[in-house]
Amino acid sequence: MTMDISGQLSVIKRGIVELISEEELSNKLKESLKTGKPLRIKAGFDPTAPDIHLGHTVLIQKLKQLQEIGHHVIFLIGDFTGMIGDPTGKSETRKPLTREEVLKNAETYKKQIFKILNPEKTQIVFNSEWFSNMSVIEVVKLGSMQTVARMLEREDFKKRFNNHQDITILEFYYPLFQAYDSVYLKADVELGGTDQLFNLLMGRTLQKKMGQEPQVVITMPLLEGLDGAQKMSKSLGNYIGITEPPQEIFGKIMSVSDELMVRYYELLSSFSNAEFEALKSGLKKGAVHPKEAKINLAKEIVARFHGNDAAIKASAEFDKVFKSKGIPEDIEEKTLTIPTQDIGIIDLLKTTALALSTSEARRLIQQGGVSIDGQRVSDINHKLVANRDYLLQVGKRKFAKIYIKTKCGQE
RNA sequence: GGAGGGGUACCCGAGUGGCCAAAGGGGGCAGACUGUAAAUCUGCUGGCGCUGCCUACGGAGGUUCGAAUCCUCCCCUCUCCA
Repeated sequence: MTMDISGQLSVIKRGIVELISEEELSNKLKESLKTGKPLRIKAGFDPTAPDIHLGHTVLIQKLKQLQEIGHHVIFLIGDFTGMIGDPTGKSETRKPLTREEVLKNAETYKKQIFKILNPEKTQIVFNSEWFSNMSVIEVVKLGSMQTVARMLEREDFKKRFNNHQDITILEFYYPLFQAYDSVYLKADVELGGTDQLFNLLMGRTLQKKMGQEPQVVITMPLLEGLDGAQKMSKSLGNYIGITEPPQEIFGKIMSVSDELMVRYYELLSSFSNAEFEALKSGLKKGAVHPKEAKINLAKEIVARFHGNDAAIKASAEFDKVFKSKGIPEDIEEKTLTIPTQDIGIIDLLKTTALALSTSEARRLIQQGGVSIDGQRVSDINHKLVANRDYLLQVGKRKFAKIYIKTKCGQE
């Protein structure tokens, strides 16, 4: 750890939303420099979603930067808090995860985050370690640490309260549990998304009440999901997982609106501030083609998780399928055995899962979304004879090569 | 404990006896166009043996020729009072 304080501060501050407070951070850095003890950087993650997506990587990338300047990263997996229920919105009780599931998810996490973080310098902890042995009295005492009025200051709670939506006591406990994590871990800094601000601040409050120096709070911008409106999350289905196949990541980035692309550049690309500004003004002036910019972004991100070759290949495939309306290289191939000499197109779509129901298959055909060997099918009673293969396309993106075999006597 | 409001399809939300498989919006899907799985426009969006049938409006019963709509009980939730 040789970087001076102002150098560290500028690394830390880049791209963040809020820092509470810079003065405290600078003092902590000073102290750390003096004693040679790295700062303890905490960030918490939900154990039920081990599929890390690009939204998470905004935060993880910041952790990496902190790690690179010599600090100690504590990657907290909220297995206990995640086990007892879901704090966001509808009171849908979560199935408790078994020990095995938690460990399995943790492994998945490790595999994924270590594409970014340095495993040598990362400590992974589970909060069940301290919560599962907590006594009722301690839990109740935790509840005495904060008032309902303070709790209702949280935007989400306030809104739901005013809209006459339910809020359970359990949800009130969440911020307290999370705050206690910081106490237990003696966190110097906690990172979270902007939506976590309240919980992060609760950590400070609780630390103070329990006689610790309060943690510094850093919030990172929330990455909007593919819809461009809501934050990227698995439950909303608007995410890009970092373990998804290259073609999928590439395609999803290409499907993002031009407007959202700029945002993705801001939060995900390795562009420096200057490069980013140049891109923005280039787009505005028409000097940069949005499609080209999007391709470059998609390539960069695919390369980050799958390597350069995969990125180049994904890009070529994309052009082939969507620009020249060709067919992709790796099409799923299936053999279908049927008892008769031929099969109706609807049945075929259903058995190959290209359509989920008869009605959907009908609709697709009626809307002109189905083609066989490049020929659009318009008859819902169209039959395909056995003992040859067919190239099926449904919509723009779904392809399958099907060999139909008959079990029936004469060949 | 008392009084009142509310629970409608993936989501939001209209509908208060037949014209309701249920307005409208969002999302999703398909088509056209294009610079892409951008934007825009159009259509579709419960299931099935598909000009018809079955299932569906918190749950269970009931009234009626006919119920998302009326009645009874129950469950959930919000507000006000205590």
